[in-house]
Amino acid sequence: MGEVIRNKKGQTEEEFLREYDAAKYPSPFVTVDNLIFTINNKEEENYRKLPEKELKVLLVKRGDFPDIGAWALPGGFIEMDEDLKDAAKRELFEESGLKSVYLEQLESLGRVNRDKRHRVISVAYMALIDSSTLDLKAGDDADDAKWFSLKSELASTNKEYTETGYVLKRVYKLSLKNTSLELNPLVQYTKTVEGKSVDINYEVIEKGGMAFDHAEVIQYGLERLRNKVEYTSIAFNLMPELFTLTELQKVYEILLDKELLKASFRRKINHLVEETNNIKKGAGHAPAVLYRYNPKWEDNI
Amino acid sequence: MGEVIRNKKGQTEEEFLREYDAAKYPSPFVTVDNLIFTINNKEEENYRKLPEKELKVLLVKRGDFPDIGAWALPGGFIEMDEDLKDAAKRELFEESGLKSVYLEQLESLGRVNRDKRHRVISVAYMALIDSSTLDLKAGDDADDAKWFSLKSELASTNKEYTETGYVLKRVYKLSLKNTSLELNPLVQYTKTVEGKSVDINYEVIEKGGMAFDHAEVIQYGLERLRNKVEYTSIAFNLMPELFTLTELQKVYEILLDKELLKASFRRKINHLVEETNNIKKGAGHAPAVLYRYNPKWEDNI
DNA sequence: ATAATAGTGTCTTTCAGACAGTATAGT
DNA sequence: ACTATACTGTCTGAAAGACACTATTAT
Repeated sequence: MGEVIRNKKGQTEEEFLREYDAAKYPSPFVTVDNLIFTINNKEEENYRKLPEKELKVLLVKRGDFPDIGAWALPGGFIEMDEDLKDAAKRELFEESGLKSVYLEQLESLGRVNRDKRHRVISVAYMALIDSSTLDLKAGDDADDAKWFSLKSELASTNKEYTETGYVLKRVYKLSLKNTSLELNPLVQYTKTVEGKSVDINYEVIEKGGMAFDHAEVIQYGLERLRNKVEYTSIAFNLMPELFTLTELQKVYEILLDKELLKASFRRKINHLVEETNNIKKGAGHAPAVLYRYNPKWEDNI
Repeated sequence: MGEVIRNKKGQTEEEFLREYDAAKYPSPFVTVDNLIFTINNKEEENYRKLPEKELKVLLVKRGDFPDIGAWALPGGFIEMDEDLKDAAKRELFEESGLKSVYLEQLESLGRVNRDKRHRVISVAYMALIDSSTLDLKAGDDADDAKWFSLKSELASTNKEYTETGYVLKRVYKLSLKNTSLELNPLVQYTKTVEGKSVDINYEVIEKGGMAFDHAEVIQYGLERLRNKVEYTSIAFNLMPELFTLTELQKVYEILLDKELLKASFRRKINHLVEETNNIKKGAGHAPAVLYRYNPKWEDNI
């Protein structure tokens, strides 16, 4: 088929591309930002008690304008010759030194004035890492990158009925704590139902020491993580290679923010794990069998 | 607090922004693309039988390079002064004439060479519309925008175990049919599990008449829609104001791609709907009560 | 009368919730 | 011995699956 395809201007593809001048059009910057979660143990004074766990997020302190001094999700501009996901991986590696972790795209943020420098579209990724693979203290020493414990609580709810639907607003107060400081951004979730139209929107209404609209990403990611815990095996990405079932349960409890019954929890996750020959001893009480994640359960074909 | 904050170069924010030259940095283009779903009735010859339903997607024929002549999701470049979601709404309105529909961000695509002209990041949105609000034939007349019925079937599956995990590949064959043509792209889903790392990837391995990587968006969006049908009330966005429970069930069946039992379906969705005084008659069999969506059930505070 | 759907009743099965009870270490 | 956890057994209740049955209409 020696026939050459031409467009309406009579150009071949080669001619078209040669004449295409990308510089003519203004374009936004694109960044990737990583929401990095991990779960680690709090210190425990009572030798018998199991340590409590807490959810942590990695933040970096901005060293320049805009939002100088505020805390942001680690991230940066994408390179022109690197895939979007590779950019997220690169940034993740630069911050945490880790290469093979769970990484999932969350959402893209694109409000016009979210960055004072220029129009910036930010693609947010969520990473889950097992705290046993990294030294949390390392982040603590550095001046600019720290792990913060994360809690989100509902601060207010308001629902107003309109003629054809309603407007629901929820305000979440985030609490990000470090040894020396606490950030308390407020994020508002708005759901507008008007007849057949449903609009869902997250918006930072008080930055509380956080940069840009990153508090919104944290709240959104936290909700996504919570949802996925219930119907996927995502939580295992936060676990070490070997773990006891009680440790696993505590991780679920932190994520779901509620207590679970031991017997039914074990029944439910039974098919996701496999017993090992190892046993965890020396805790001042009965020893526990160590399990590992069983990837064979899923994707059966 | 008359104190002025300065960065390491001694600049104030004002000075910093004045000196910031966005033109110095190369940057990608950003587009939005809409995956627009609707469900409509097929013609039925037997006056007694209920019409079958089918899932449809709106595609436009590309009139210029690259991929001239191929079918693409409707979309376009974002304006520099419009929010990302507003861009999606604008494009949606330009194509369908509809303003208030369900619109949800799906994912952002950012492979380096996905567009021959320039580096392009595309933010995909999924829109759900009720086919009774639009004239499907209108799209049929126009040369460049048409509704295609959509089916996706698993064409092959392959799972290979490695030392520390496995690689799972599934190939989906999409079937997009119009009165006069059929597109059959192949999309490959790859899940790579290596120890603690899980990587999920969608990739178009045969474009089959579709432009860019848009077949990937269709497969991804379809899976998202299917998932959400099971645990949200998203399906009502595809329904008209009034509907019978059997019609609703057929929509669920199309989306979930399996038959449901009438009695248990009705029990399950009972709290999502409210009965009206209207009745659907004239169908050659017993009349049916018309229901409407009951938004009050959810978000109870 | 008939074909096709509308709508309900109920038995079975499955699974989560609840809670008690036994076992086992380290100090 | 005591405390805190490990782990299992079993009752209960809620909800999904399965299926049968009656009612209703336009032709």
